[in-house]
Amino acid sequence: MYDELKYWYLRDHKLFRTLSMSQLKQLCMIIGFKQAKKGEIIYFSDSETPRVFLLKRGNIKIVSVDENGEETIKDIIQKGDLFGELTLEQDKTSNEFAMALTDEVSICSFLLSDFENLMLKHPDLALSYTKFVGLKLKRVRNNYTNLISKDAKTRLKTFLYDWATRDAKDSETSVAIDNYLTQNDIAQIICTSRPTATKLIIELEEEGLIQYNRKEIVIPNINLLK
Amino acid sequence: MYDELKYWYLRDHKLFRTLSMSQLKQLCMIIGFKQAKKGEIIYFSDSETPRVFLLKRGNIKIVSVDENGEETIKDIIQKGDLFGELTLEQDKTSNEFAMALTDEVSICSFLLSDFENLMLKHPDLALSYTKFVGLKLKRVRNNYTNLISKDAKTRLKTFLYDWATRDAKDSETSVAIDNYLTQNDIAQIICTSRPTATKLIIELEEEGLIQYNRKEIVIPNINLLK
DNA sequence: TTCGGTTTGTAATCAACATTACAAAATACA
DNA sequence: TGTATTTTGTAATGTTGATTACAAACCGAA
Repeated sequence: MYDELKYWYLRDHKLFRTLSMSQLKQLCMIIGFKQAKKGEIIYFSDSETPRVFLLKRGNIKIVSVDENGEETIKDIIQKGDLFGELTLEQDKTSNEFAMALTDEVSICSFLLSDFENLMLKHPDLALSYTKFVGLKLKRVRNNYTNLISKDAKTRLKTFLYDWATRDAKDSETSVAIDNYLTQNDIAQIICTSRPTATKLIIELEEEGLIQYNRKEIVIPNINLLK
Repeated sequence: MYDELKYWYLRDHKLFRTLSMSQLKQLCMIIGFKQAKKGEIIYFSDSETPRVFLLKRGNIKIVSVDENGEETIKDIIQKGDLFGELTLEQDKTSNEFAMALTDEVSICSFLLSDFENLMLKHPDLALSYTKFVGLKLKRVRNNYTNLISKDAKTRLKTFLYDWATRDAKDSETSVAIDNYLTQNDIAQIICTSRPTATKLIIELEEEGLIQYNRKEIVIPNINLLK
């Protein structure tokens, strides 16, 4: 793979905007690259070499497996998002993996240690990265608050709203989302059971807030969801 | 307040260990300082000058207020912990404040902008700080997972276990925690109602796992809580 | 030491949602 | 094209814990 292409993937990521061309080339040397298809498992948290990944194309889910083998979705990663050992410390206790939700998933990665060294050389990158992790923190806290104080239906609406505003091309009130999730996925994300999720989705359809099918979700007026 | 004393407060914080004496003195110039008593409100998130705080003594709680005026405890801050605008971005939407839980609370603070500049000059500080925020992220994620998959009693036990191991002086199996929380506080932390929290505390007492009163909580064998 | 506010103990009722189970529909695939 | 597998729809039952309400205990301050 040409260096040219490699650093192109980073070039248009906001996190790396502060780096100059030459600095970017330096990062390119430590980059890895990988392609995957729907259903494929991309990474395990217990890998020997801790990495940070950047999703360039497609969508993936981060699934965590507990002692009893129960799986919960921890995160949905969209194009342009980072995942992996974001906290810069390998966590031996957590057991999670990433799975491609769409075909044509492409990711690149760098070793944790290399990334750390780069940040030591470029404090502004470190600062940007901290803000990025801070944003993640804010999001998780937000989910946490929702889980405490909102019922399942509100959580579903909030989730759909967030999904629509994040995934959609433009910022119109009417949005069609490319639906790469099953109702089971959605149930896990909003922390409810699958039958409840199904019931609620049908309710939202009856209320005219969404048109749902396996391929796409049409939201006539995004503002009605919030 | 003497500079001497001021940087002493930072000197023994792990985050600032990487800084040299002269660098510490530099940070001292931007430090603020404040004392408070139990029940006092220390900071609001909507302050004009965003700050990062360091709790040197005592305990405080971070309370978030939602649209309906409902209060939820977001965090319990212990001695040596940082709080405030940890994400390095001021969040206008969140409405939260910090309240002293014990007498003799003392905190110091620095302006967000000054802290950022310092990190730009000292990349190793920036890296340490990033890891610190990462740790916060890990904790919140952990709470989230508990809330999803464990029942209220398990959450109470886990909370007591964490509290004991974090607050206790030594690492013995038998621990007496200085109880600066009401049952209402505890209820909010483990995300349940106050009556339920009371019921569960009594249950744990009957099971001999804890001895509870308003002053202290005695845990004969900490390992039985997990 | 007495009074008022706060914290804790307890019980009755109720709601949201989990669980389980199974059928129908859609999709993958051989 | 037919069959297996996954996903979705639906209903019956059960359970955790919220809510409400009130009394008892405790604590701080006058």
